[in-house]
This record gives sequence, C-alpha cells and structure tokens, in this order.
Amino acid sequence: MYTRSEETQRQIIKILRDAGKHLSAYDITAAMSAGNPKIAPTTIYRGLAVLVDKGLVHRVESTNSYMACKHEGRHDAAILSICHSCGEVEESSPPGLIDEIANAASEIGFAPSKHVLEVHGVCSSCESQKAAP
Amino acid sequence: MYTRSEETQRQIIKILRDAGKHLSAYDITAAMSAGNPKIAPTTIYRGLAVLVDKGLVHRVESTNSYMACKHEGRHDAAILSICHSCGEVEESSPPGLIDEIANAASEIGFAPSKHVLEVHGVCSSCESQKAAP
DNA sequence: AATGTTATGTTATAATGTTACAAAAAAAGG
DNA sequence: CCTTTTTTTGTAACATTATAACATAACATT
Repeated sequence: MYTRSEETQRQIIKILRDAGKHLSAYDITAAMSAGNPKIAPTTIYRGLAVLVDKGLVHRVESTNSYMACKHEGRHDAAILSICHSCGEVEESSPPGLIDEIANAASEIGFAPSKHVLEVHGVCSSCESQKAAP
Repeated sequence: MYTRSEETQRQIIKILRDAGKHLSAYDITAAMSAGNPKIAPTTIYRGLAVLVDKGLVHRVESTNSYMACKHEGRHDAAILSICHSCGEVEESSPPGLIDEIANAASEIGFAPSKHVLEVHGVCSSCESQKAAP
C-alpha cells in the first residue's frame, strides 16, 4: 500500500469488515480517529467514493450508510437485506430479478441506469435468538 | 380542513402535486415560506410523516426526498422510477414482483418488513426530447 | 530547480433530520 | 361553563450527513 489515499481506503475496508455491519461515514471517521485524530469526514467520503466505485463497498441508500462487499470480484448484488436488530446486511442475487425490474421499468418507457433494492427486516440469527433466548 | 396540522398537510400535498416531482423537506419548507414565513422544518417533517403513513406521499430513500402518490387509495407502489432529467418519479406495480423479492429474502432466512425498490434513469419523455430536440 | 498537474488535508458550511420543551388547543370531568 | 388533564402545535436548539472551497503537498516533466 503506497499512497496515503490507498492507505485510507485499506483502513476503511478493514473497519467495515471488522464491524460486520453497515456504518455511517461518521462512524468510520470516529473509528479512524483512534490512529489518526485529525482525520476529517471529507477524507472518508473520498475514500468511500473510490471504494464504492470499485465495488468493494456498497452504499446503503435507505440508511445513508456503507458496508463492505462480501463477494469480492462479483459486484452484482441485487438485494441488500438489512437487519434492524444486529445491523448486518446480507447480499443476495436471485437470478433474473434485476432483469425483471429492468423490464418493468422499460414497460413504462423508462431507461434505467441504476437500481436500489433494499429490504428491511430481521435476519435469521436474530430471529432465532428472539424465539429462544 | 380544520386543524392547523391538516392545513399543513394539505399544503404539502399541493406543493408536491404542483411541482410534479420529488422535493426535499427543505424545498417544501421554502415553498411554504411564501405564505408562512415562520414555518419550520419540524412542522414539515411532522406533516410528511403523517402523509407517508397514510400512503399519500412516498419517501424516496435514495434521494432523501418526497413525492405525492399518484394512485390515491392504491398505496401499493412497488417500484419508484426516478428521472434524472426532469425529476419526475413514476410508480409502477408489476404483479408478483414484491412477492418474488420477499421470497428471495426468505430464502436466506430473512424476515422482511419493508422494501425499498428505486430505479434511477431517464423517463420516456426526456429520452425522446434528447433524441429529437 | 522551476513549472504544471494531481492528490491530499483542512476548514468551513450546506443539507437533512431530530430532540426537547414551551405554548396553545382540545377533551374530559365536575 | 370552568377547571384540570391530555394532546397537539410551535419554536429553538441541536445532531447527523455531505460537500465546497481553498491551501498544501507530492509528483512528474522539462
């Protein structure tokens, strides 16, 4: 890792992976402050922009937050399922679903360039914990 | 229209309908200021919360903005298609799609409570304007 | 080294959203 | 009616999320 910005990006990824859930840009800023007390949100936002661009980080639109992509190299997550209990975000890619959405948009004459598909709820492990505590 | 809050809600709906596109809460606040210079964002947010709850207004998660629902009484919009050119948001409800998404979430053990499905792109009328100016 | 170019840091500020509490209005009970 | 209680509304302050503007540093080319 050579440039400062690459180092920042590496740290952002690490923080997101270690957290195992979605974090706000300011959460990340706070975590970074441990090693670098003067780090500013702008720096984090710039790093996040690059990482999102590369597909290594997903932005969760409905929570204004960010998560590490769990499928490195396969940046085709269709659905982000966000657990309200533990904050974990699961990625899934049911075959054909994106096409169906694109088709549905086309049917009303809409030319889609990007989709946002996020599901809020409770993940299986939180659900089972609730059931049998 | 009787109470102040109902009056506020009525005005919010009118502003959104007249605009014909998605507006931020602060856009709405600014529009309201014409008739009521002291209106505060809190008031708008409260009105929006009621209207979203009633299904008369949709919150567009990926743009932090709001739009009037175009299908009064049928509050089942599945997809919001957001035009980057004119800002109009079209609602469509392809039969079965929501079920498919719910099923996909269930397959990974996720219990969904709410979904967000937004498509960004260019609407048909903006597209044809571009083609033949 | 002098110059131009890009990357990075820093500060301030804009945009979005919520909390806390005071004031006003409405409802309930006598 | 009049008082008391509860709910609704207004207001101000604040919290969170994001970007703009500009300075500085790093690097490449000559």
